[in-house]
Amino acid sequence: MLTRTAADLGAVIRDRRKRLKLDQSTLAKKVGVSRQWLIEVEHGHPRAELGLIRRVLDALGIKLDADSNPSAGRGVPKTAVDLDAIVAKAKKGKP
Amino acid sequence: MLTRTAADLGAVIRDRRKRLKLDQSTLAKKVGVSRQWLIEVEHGHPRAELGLIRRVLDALGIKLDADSNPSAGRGVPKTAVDLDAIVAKAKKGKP
DNA sequence: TCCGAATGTCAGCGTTCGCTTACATTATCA
DNA sequence: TGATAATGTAAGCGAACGCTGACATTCGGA
Repeated sequence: MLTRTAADLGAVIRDRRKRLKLDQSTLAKKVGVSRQWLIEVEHGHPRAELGLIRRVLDALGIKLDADSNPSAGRGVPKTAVDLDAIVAKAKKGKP
Repeated sequence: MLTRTAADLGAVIRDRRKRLKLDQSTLAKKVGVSRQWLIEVEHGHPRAELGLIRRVLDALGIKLDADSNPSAGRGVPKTAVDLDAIVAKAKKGKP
C-alpha cells in the first residue's frame, strides 16, 4: 500500500497487527518500544522516529519501498525526469 | 528500491538529490528543514522524524510504499498468512 | 450480566531531536 | 593555481520525543 501520510502508515500497522492477532502490549514488547508509543503511531503520530517505525514494520513483515518514480502516469522509460522544471520550481519556493 | 536500513534511505535521498542537481542547502530550504538535518539523514541517521523524511521523499518525487507482503514469493491470494507460526514466534521472543 | 483483557488517556521525567551559528574540509572551475 | 561553492563538523539551546506508571474506557466471552 502506498502510504501518503503518517495516519496511513498507522492504519497499515494496526490492521496488520490485528490480522496477526497480536495485542499492542505483545507487539510493543516484541519490537522493543513502549505500548504508549505504539498507540500514538497507530493513531498517526507524524514525528515518530524512523528507526522505530522500521522495526515495527519489520516485525509485522511489511517491506518499506522507496520508489523513485516521479508522478508521471506510466510510460516513463528510465531516467527521464524533467530536471529543469523541478529545479525551477525549487528555486521559486512553494507558494 | 527496497530500503532496509536508514543508511539505505539516506543513500537513496542523496542519489536522487544529486541526480536532480540540487545542493543540500537548496533542498533543505525547499523541504523546510535545516541543512544540518539533511546531512545527518543522508548519512543514515536512524532516528529522524518520519514526517520530515516523508517531506524530503515527497520533494524528490519518491514514493513510500509499505508492502504488507510476507516473504512469500508471488501468488499470495489475499489473507493467507501463517498466523499460528507468527503468534507462536511472538510468544517465544526472539533469541 | 459481570469480569477480565485490550485499548486509550494523563502526568512527570530524562534524553535526544532539529535548529542556529560558526568554522573546517573537500570539490569544482576559471 | 587560486577562489568559490559544496559539504562536513562542532557547540549550545528550546522543544518534543519516548518511557514509566497509574488510571479510565471500551470490548468480548463466560
